[in-house]
Amino acid sequence: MPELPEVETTRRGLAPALEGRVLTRVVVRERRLRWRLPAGFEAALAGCRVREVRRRAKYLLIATDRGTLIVHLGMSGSLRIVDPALAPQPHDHVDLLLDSGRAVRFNDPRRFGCLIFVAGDPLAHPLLRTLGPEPLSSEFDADYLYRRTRRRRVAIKQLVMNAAIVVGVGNIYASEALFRAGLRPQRAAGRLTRAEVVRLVAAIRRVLGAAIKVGGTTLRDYVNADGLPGYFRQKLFVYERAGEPCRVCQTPIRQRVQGQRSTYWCPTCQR
DNA sequence: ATGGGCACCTGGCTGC
DNA sequence: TGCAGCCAGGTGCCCA
Repeated sequence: MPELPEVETTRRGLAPALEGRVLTRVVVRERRLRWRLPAGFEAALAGCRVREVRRRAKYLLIATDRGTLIVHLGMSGSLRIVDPALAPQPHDHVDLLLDSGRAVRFNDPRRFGCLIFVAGDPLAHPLLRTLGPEPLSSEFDADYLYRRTRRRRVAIKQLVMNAAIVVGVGNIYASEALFRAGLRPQRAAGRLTRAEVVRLVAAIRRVLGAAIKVGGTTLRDYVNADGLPGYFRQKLFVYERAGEPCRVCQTPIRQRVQGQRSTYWCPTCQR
C-alpha cells in the first residue's frame, strides 16, 4: 500500500508522539508477519527510549538508545497512535506502549509488513544496504538516472520502481510521474533521451512532494498515525482511471499489466 | 548483470 | 445467497 509519501506522512505523525518517550511494554498478538517476530522481540524493545523517527525508502526507522526498530508497512500496514485501552481490532498485531500513556498500534491485514529490531547501524542491514538514492535528495538527479538507464531494456516504469535505482516510487506514483513527464510506461529505459530523463526526474520529485503535502494517497485502507486518510487521490491523473477521460485531453485512459502490476497511461499525452 | 515470474497473505468486489 | 475468481499501495528470492 504505502509508497514514500504515505510512509513519510506516517513518520511525521509518529515523531512527536514517540521522540523522547520510553517504550514501557510491547504486546504482540500475531508474530507471523513477513518475517516471524523472534522470541526475544518484546524484551529487547522494552525499556528503550526513542531518540528519533527517521525514514529510509519505505522503511520507518525508530531509533532508540539501545537499537533501531525497522518497520515496513508492506501493502496493507499502518501505524497509529492510540489509547491502549481501546479494544484491539482484527489485524492489530503489535502494540508499543509508551510512558506517555499512549501506544503505537501496528495493523496489517495481509501481513506483508515487518518489524525488525537491530542493535547496530540500521542502514547496514541487508534490507537497507543495497537501496538506491532517495528521490528527494540531490543525489537523484538527471545525470544519475540517465547513467542508470543506459543499456537497460526494461520498461521505464519497471526501472523507476526498482529500489536499487531509486527508492520510494511504487505503483501509483510511477504511473503518475510518467504521465506528468509525458512518457509512455512501456518505453525501454535505455532509449530515453537526456531531455526525457530530465523531465522524468522532475516529475518524480514533484509528484512525491505534492503527495506528501496532502498526506499521501488513500485508495482503500491507508491511514496516517492519527487514523486519517490522505487526499492525493483527487489529484491522480491516471492511476485507477482506466476508461475515464484524460484530465488534460479527454482521451480514455488505458490500462495494461506490466511486470505483474497494473499500469495506467494516456495514449495521447504520453509518447 | 539483467530480466521475468512466483511467493507471501487477507479482504473486497464481480459475475455466474 | 453462495462461491469461485480476480484484484489490490511491496519486495525477496529463485530461475534462465
